This record gives sequence, structure tokens and C-alpha cells, in this order.
Amino acid sequence: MHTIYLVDDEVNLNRVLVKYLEQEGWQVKSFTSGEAAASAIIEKPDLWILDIMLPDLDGFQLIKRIKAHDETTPVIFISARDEDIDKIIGLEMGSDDYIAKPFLPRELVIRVKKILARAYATPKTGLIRYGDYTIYPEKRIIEENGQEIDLTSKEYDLLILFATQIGTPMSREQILVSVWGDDYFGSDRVVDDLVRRVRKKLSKLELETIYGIGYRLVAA
Amino acid sequence: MHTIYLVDDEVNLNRVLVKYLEQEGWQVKSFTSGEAAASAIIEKPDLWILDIMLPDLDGFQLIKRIKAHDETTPVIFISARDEDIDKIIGLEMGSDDYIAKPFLPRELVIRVKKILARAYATPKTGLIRYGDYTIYPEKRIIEENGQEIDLTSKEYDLLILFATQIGTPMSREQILVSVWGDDYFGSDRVVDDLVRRVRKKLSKLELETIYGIGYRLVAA
DNA sequence: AGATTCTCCCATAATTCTGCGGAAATCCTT
DNA sequence: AAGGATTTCCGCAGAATTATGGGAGAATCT
Repeated sequence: MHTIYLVDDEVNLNRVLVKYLEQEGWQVKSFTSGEAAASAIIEKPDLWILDIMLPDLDGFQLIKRIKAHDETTPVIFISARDEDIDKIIGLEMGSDDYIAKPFLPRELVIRVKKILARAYATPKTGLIRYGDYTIYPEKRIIEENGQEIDLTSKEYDLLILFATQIGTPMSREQILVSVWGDDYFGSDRVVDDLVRRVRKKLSKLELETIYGIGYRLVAA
Repeated sequence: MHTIYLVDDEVNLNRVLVKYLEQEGWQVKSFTSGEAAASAIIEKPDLWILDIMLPDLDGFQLIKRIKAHDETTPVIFISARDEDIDKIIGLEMGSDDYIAKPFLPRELVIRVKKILARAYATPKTGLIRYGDYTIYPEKRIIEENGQEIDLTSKEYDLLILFATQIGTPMSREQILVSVWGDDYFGSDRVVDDLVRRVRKKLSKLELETIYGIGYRLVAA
């Protein structure tokens, strides 16, 4: 779950946007003044959304301070004035975006999704932690407290499938397609079998069966 | 099939739009005055399309009254003036949209399709809040203050059915079709049973019995 | 090729879910 | 307030689904 800090002095719009963003499951903190927002920079939210026109502090000042603290933090700018938009585009936009007023809350949500996906995509080179387990996707290795555990290739495919979608239920159909490919035509009971083997090898992995639906990996 | 109520005092445009909308298979009722439309609010159409500029009643007044009756009813606004558009966006837009004059009837049809699909489809992303409960449709999870509650698949289907149609009464027939599918031929008493089970597990869900009709989920 | 591991599948056991009947409670109508 | 209609409640048996153990063949490795 991502944290989003929103800065907009129009309380009405602010309230509406917070509602929309929360509805997507994000944790939102909102500010109506630039100074208040500035003092929250150290909290390192995953994304800033800020209106350029603020009463107390120039929006561009705020951007500078955000970027000074962490260059990589993505920011979405809101502005009504074309010259602001031009100025923003002139900036070096790392993983940023802007949206011109007036806009539909929905449009903002779409942009937020894109930005977050791009900025916080599971890096292929990174690693995934789950309790005592550490998974190195590019090496196809999983360790339990530094101790490597041997998995067969299908077992590993299943693990990755679940580990990258923690909490989401997967139907046998989905698992079949993902692990076996869409040209497999045997019984879908092989999924049960694979799950059984993975459970045996990785006993601390909470692979929950959902009766009538499939399986899901419970968050550690 | 969806019912659409259209409010526009320009009789010519009105007639054209009705024709286009009906061509898509929707049931359309049209009004040329705000007052006439206002008195039809209780009929709960699936969608309102309304021109902000009306001779007798201010379009914004009408919106208020529609939303007061049912917050979730989607509305598509029609307006030529930019300041109206700004004002509309400032509103808390649930599942609404707007279209600026002049527009092609075809554009309107496209928007109607989108709105209806979004408003009356189970959300695959995001979450639904109901009092202390938070529902994650794509994860088939419901939490009460962060504490997960186990539901069987039918129980969950029922929950989603009601949670996406808060306030709307559902007949046993409708529930049977939605949860069991239209190839179920047993007694419709199973619905009562399922409702009982869901009530037991989710005691704070106000699943109201409508004697002789069915059930409905009262807004939290 | 031979050995070893992996995968699929079957049969059976264990588990979970659900429909149903009937009794009790509640609601509506007169 | 009575009486019929409707809904709720309860528990259980059977249905549906999943887990498990074991074996045969396929794939992989040496």
C-alpha cells in the first residue's frame, strides 16, 4: 500500500480528491498549506500531488525541497495556468507528471496509478522478502535465513506467481496458464499437487486454499 | 436493460438524443423542464443526463436533489459554459461525467456506455467501505477494522451483490440468478439461508428484510 | 544407458460447504 | 387479536471440493 501526500489549498477539491484516492486503497495525507507540507517532507511519502498555486509557499519552492530531500520521489503537479504547465515541462521531470485544471478526479487516479506502477514496479533485479524467506527472482533462488532451498522449476514458477501477487486469490485456471502455459490440456488437479509440493518445501509460506476458488498467499 | 432519464429543454436536441439512446437498447424517458424531472427522481433511473441550463429550475438544484435521494446515481452533465464545467468538477462526483456542448450524439452514447459499465459492474480494483468493513473485491477479502473475516464463496458473492447495490432491494429471484446462476432450479429458500449466514458473520451489515419482496442492504 | 528426479494422475481420505426439512418466530391483513 | 403467510433458526446429511499417498511414465542428469 502506498502513501500519497496531497497539497491543495482549495478545501473542497482537497476533500474530494482524498476520497477518491482513499477509495483506491492508498493512504492519503492532505495539506492545505505549503509550509505544513514542507515539514512533512521527511516522512517520505511514495508520491506527492501538489497544486502549484499555494497561498503561503510557491509550489516550485516546495518541489525543490522535496527533490532536495529525495531526488527520486515522484510528484504530480496540478495547475490551471498554462505558463505554470510550461514551466513544469521545462523542469527535468524524473518520474513526474502534471494535470491541468479543471480535471476529473478519475483522471488523477489514472495518473497516480501509472506513476506508482512505474516508480515502484517490482524490480527484476531486486529481491522479495517474505518472513524468513528471501527470493532472488533473477537467480531463481530462495533462501531461508541464508540457507538455500532447492525448488524445481515449476515449484519456483508457482512461488514467483504468488510472491508477486501477495493476497490475491488465484484460480486453478490462472495458475495453469501462468505456470504451464496456455497449451496445457490435462487435469487442473496438477495444481493441487504442485501446491502440495511447495507447501512441503516451504512450510512457512502461508499458501491458503480458498474453497471453490483456488489458492492465495497470505501476507506474512 | 438500463433506464435513462434525460433532461433538456431544447426539444430538438432532446428528440435526437432519445432516438440515439433508444437505438442502443436503453429505456429512455425525457423531460424538458427541471420540475417535471424532479418529480421523477423517486423512480430511480440508472442514469441521469441533464443539461445544466434549464428554464425553470437550476441544473445544480436538480443534481442536489438527485444525489440527496441516492448518492450513487450516476449523472452526465451537459453544458456549454466553461464556468459550469468548473463548477461541476468542484462537486463531489461519485460516478459522474460531463460533456461540453456542442457534441456529437455518438460521443454521448460512448460516455453513457462507459458510465453504466463502471457504475453497475463490480469494481475489480479499489475497495468498498461500509461502516467498519472494508471490502477488497479483487482479493475476495472483507476486513472489520483490519481483522479479516472468512466468507465462503457464495457468502462472498452475496456480499458483493449487495455492497455494489447499496440501498437497492433485491428479490430472491435476482439473488438466485446473481449468486447461483440461471441454471439453478431448487427452492428459493436457500437465499434466506445464505442471508442468515452472512448476517451471522457480518453482524454490522444492515441486511434488511423486505417482507414479501426480498432483501436490501441499508446504507451504513 | 542407468540412475535420479520430476511430473502427472489415480484412488481414497479428509474437509468444507450447502440445501433442505421442520419448528419457532415474526410480520401483515382483516 | 387471530390467523395465515412469510421469514428465521437449527442441525445434519449429502454434495462438492481439496488433501494425501503412492505409482508409473517422462524428463533430466551423469
